[in-house]
Amino acid sequence: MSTPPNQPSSGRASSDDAPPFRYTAALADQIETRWQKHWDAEQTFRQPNPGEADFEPDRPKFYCLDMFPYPSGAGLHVGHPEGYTATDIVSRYKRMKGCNVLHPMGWDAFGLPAEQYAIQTGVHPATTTRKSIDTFRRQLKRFGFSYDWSREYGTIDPEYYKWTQWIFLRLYNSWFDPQAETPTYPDGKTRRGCARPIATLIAQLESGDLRIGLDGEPVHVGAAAANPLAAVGGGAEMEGTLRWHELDKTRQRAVIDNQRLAYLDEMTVNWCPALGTVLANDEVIDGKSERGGHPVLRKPLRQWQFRITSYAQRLLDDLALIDWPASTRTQQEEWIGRSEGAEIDFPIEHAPRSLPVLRVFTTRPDTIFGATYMVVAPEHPIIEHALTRPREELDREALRRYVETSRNKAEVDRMTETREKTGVFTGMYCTNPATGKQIPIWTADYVLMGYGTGAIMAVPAHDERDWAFAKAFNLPIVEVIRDPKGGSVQEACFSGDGVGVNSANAEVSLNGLSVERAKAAIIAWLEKSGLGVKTVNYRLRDWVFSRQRYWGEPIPIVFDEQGNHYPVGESALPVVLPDLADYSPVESEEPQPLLAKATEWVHTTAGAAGVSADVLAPGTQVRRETNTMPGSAGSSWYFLRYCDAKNPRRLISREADAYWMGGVGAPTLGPGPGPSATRSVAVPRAVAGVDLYIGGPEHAVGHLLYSRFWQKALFDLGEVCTPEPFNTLFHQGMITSYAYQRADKSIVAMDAVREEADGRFVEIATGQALTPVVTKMSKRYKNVINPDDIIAQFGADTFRLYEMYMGPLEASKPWNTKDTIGCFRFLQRAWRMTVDEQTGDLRLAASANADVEKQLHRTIAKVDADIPRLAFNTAIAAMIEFVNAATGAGGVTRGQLERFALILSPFAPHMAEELWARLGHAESLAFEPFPMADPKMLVDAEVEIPISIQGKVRHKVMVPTGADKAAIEAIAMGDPRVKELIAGKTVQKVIVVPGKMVNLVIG
RNA sequence: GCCGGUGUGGCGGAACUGGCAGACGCAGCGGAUUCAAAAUCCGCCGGGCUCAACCCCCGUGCAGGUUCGAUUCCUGUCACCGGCACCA
Repeated sequence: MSTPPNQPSSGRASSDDAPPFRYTAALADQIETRWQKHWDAEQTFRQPNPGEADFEPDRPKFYCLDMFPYPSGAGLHVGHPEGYTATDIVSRYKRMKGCNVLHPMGWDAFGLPAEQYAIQTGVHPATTTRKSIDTFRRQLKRFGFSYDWSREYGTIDPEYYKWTQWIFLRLYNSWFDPQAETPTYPDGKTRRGCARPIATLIAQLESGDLRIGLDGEPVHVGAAAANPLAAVGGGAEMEGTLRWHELDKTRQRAVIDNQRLAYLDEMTVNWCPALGTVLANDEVIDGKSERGGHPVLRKPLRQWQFRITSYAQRLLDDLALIDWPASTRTQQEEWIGRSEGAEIDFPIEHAPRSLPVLRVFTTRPDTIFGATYMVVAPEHPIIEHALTRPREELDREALRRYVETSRNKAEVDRMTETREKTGVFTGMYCTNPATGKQIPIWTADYVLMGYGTGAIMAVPAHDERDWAFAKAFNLPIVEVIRDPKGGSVQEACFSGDGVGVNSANAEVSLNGLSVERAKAAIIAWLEKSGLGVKTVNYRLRDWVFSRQRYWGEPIPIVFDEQGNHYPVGESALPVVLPDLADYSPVESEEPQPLLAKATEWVHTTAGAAGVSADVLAPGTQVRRETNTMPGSAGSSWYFLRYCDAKNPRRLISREADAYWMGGVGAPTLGPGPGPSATRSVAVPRAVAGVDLYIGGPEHAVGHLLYSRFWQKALFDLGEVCTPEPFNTLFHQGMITSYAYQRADKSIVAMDAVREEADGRFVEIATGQALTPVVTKMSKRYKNVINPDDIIAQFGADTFRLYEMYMGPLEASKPWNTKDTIGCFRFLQRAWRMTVDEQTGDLRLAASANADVEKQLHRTIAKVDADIPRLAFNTAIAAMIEFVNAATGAGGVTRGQLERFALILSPFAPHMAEELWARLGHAESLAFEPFPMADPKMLVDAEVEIPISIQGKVRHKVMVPTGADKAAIEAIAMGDPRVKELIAGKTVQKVIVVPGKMVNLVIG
């Protein structure tokens, strides 16, 4: 049993000569810290798991999650508590509604800033990170958030990243079988295309169900006949394929490694030898590092990647199952970038044996008769061939130079340059299979190796980019789609819908067909002739997972002397990140991960590294993988670990997963039309997962896509029970701030600004007039608000109320400290209404005022309706109105204060607990039932409705509640003022909306 | 350029499915209380007309449209914010 906290000692809490029990910042601080200690000591918000003694199985579950923070040295900013307060309100509300609430917090703690700090100072990143975590934890506790701190962990804890590494190994040991069925989704159906253990791939290859295609990909024996391209260049049906036993060990290994969901492949990176680090594209400016201006080289690097592209279709389809903001869904759809079209082979003249055809992807196969040249990316393999087989008409030097520069600037600078088309002729030709004509092959950097096949058929008449290119290099433009408006393709390209012209050969004609019908016709012909197939292409690329950093999870892989890779055995996990003597980067022409400095750790034996003896003899000399995982590794599954944070045997127990992540039918956020279109409308609950996930919209693709991918892979492999991690997602808006500009646009710090009586802003030092502008909070604009300062000034309850009262949760809103006083005054008035400021005793009305009682019911109903739709600003406004009205009417009774304290508690929990305790309750109110509004108290006997004439309000009348149309019309038409207004006019029509309004249409 | 979002008093915002525009808060103005101030309490607070009130007129970025009726729906347009970057 808990005891109510001590009464404040008289006088100490008051400032100046204020009464001793006035709700001042000092008293707020005293109340708040006392309750925070109480909650900590009593473990009020510890949520037991199924199987624990005090678990209550009859309650429904609610998993309410924040995006966990990266603990930076700077501490919390005011943006963090916005989303955290919102989830805290919902969590507290759901507890009062009888739910078991999982509301956890932890730390996304691997990352670059700590590493860079270590490079500068030599302090171990763990030291700085642990210190930042302590600061964050202390700050978060000061807000009174009802987290279950017993589940706290950081992604840097070896007990946590052990499982991050374990997931890596699970994906490493799996492949994506396009033929396999998934486990059953919560909707009772399965999906085709599923991750399976790599052993199933080997088994199918050994049995002969799968053979190896020309490109090294496994081919289904049944599928090969249906895929004409599989046989291209090889003659008859299965002749291009090989049986498993026809391959030597090395080739077998290559085939397998090439199918793993985690695989090694070469990627071009921006390596800066001087900084000894790989740079992101936006850290490179004009081929120089943003930091220091050192030269940057583009180097191929073997990096681990995840085969997220295998999941493209399911990631797209399953968006329909989840309750997410439409804008986020759209962003993911566009990121995945599905497009339908065809792959078509253009035979190459004087082709090398290894490359008989130039394969292109196009979304407009219907324009093939207008393809007058080809363009390949500068990285395309055919370039090598073109360079080694010089032809007289080829300017080899120009080609070599062009390819060199394009490769080096790739992506980084392409976008900063003008869109002028550049390119070079390769000296090679191929045949347009539709026209039979010979057409030239060019290379240009507007074709990207990473999309489609890295080659296009150029149809200048009907594609903007091809048109501009053709104009620049004087290539022929042939119209094959007639513009209904009659424009000429020589003047401008036409990419709209029209009918086919000039599009026929001996076997097929597209003339006269619409674009849609022409596509179908040409694809049918291509497939019949073995020249092409209908395909779907995705923009999504695989997820590069290697970082050449120190402060990340080690990748649990070793290499033998031949460079083959082997997994560390699960029993040897975690592979603990070794300490380094110094963190300065390795200056080198060749990319060197920082971890390579831990030489003793790197060079070991298979046995010592924990590689299973079945895989590699224990005495074998091996070299550990020295790349580490990216920051997004730990955050891609952290929501699972909260469910069972200390489990040493599994990443999450089956029971905890089934309860917190499964549990279809558990209450999610209630229905209820939101005030804005971005607010999710309740959809039928199609998948389980987190019931409410709140975080910033900047994670719309990265984190939220990677998490979905891992969840699906783990689901396919039977490790977790649901295919989508987050059922309901919500993005809070950014909290901006005012910055003050001088006439010359320079910025004046916030505290050097004075507001004049007339509302103008001036610089205190000079009296110069300033213009306020709303911007992101940043040091640069000198407008950062520190939450600690606000709490010191008003207390955490006021801070929480103010951030929720500023406006809709999803909107970006400017912080205005002077507005916080309004929320502070509200709490002060509520306190003064019920607590004697001199004695601290409760001061309650003996009997209930009927109007106050009625308004209390309405306030309860409003708050009860607004919390589930996350409309906290209007809920708070209703509570303010209640306190104002009750104060004016002589206060509230004990029963009324109890209910008011309960509805206030999700928003301002400290004051609510304090009032509750003063009412004589020994237990926290956190698990009290949320008060119920009596529906009878929500309606009046009479309502006032407006009477408008021609749509303009002219008068108002009282009508009985529930009166029907005829009765209302009679009251309206009988009203003397209405008679006066319509005197001498004919009423043509009377529109009555019962309970709402009357409109008279007069002639 | 493309995609997404937002435009309502001096400021933050409210208005649920088309039905009284401006709830609530800040700032401001007036009054009560006070020796005075702070705090508190009460009242006013979009613009025009008016000594004032009533009445009336205008008003949700701008221009049109649909409707008995539009902040809400449609078309066009402007401004600001965020994201993407030649995706065949």
